[in-house]
Amino acid sequence: MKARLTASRERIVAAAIGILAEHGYAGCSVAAVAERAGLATGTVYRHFPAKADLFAEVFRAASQREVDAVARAAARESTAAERIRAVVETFSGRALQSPRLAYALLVEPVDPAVETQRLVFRRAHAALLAGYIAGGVASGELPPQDPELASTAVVGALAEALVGPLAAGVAGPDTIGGLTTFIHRALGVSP
Amino acid sequence: MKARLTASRERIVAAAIGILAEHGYAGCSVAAVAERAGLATGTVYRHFPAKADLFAEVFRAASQREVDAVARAAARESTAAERIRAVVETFSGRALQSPRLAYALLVEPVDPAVETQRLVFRRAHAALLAGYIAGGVASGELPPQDPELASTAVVGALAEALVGPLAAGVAGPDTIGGLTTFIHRALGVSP
DNA sequence: GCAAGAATTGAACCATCATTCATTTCTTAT
DNA sequence: ATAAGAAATGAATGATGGTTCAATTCTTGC
Repeated sequence: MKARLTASRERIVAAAIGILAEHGYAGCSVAAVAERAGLATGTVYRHFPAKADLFAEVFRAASQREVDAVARAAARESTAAERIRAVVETFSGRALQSPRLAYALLVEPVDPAVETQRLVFRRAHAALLAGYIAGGVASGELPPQDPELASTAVVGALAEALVGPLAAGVAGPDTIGGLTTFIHRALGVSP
Repeated sequence: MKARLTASRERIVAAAIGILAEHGYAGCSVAAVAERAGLATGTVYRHFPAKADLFAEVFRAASQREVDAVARAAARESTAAERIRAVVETFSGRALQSPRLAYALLVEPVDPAVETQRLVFRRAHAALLAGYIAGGVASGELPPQDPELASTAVVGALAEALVGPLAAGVAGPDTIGGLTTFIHRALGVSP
């Protein structure tokens, strides 16, 4: 049955995301993914030509979910400053909620083929932000600046501040507030 | 001879840094390192108990060199704003000079044991910056803020803006100037 | 019911490297 | 000069984990 096939494929992707969120990429052997999906190892290869292709899709799917959540939150706001705040808070809140997944999506070592997808993830967030920044610059709400560079730097700052601590220290109580101030200032939001 | 031994050890580390700067961590098989050092594979294990130990030292050495360069540049300045500018410019200039090495030190996938050293590298930079920021806050040159959080975010912003482009776009002509402005504003340096 | 064909299984295969170690080569003290 | 010991060699070993495939189980149309 056609539906059965699609269901299997989706179970595989879901299983991979689950393991990613619990044990990180390191725990994602094909055997582990298959077992969690309730399938045999070989079956994975009926749906994906190689592990890299599976994880390209896994990263794509998980990333899309994150970017969508951020975009949805930002869409509710009307000024550039508010949209940027929404981006920072949503991104940070979700990262702190699922730190293992955030770590996997943002910085955990993966093989080079998958690395490409990660780039896409970071760039998708940056592109979203770049749009808001460009809008703010155009309306005069923000000072002139290169929205590409600024948005890239913001994504880097968020990733480092939120995920770096996973291995080293810990996120403090006002991490999100501090980051919001930092980024508002960096982009020239007037106080 | 004692000197001969030390020389070998240093040649191994130097060879590893060389390959790191040319082909990244992926090219750093023990065999490749040994060949470049003009030694047999097995000899590496007379100097280091395991590959992870070798690369812990490699990362430590390469990182120290970077942090020292940044610290030296900052030490020449006297205000917090100038020191921060020196940090950003030195860090960025060096990263753009040796992009492959910067990528390896900052973000390239490495095995978990080595990952720890990378953390140390990023934290060493952050700690340096945190000191300057704290000084600026104490003297009233900068507004009150958490120097730890701010310095971590700055390192993340720099890394992302400088090394992300390695795989995606390219650093533009005024990347360093733009980053300096971004970070000065973020930390509240008065214009 | 029952073939024909698709889907699934999971044990075997293979490639990649880190690691080891029996052998050889070099140092040095007598 | 030479023997004892240290250092270096590099082919063999072993572990990991992605990938394959012959055998088996399930679906479906007649």
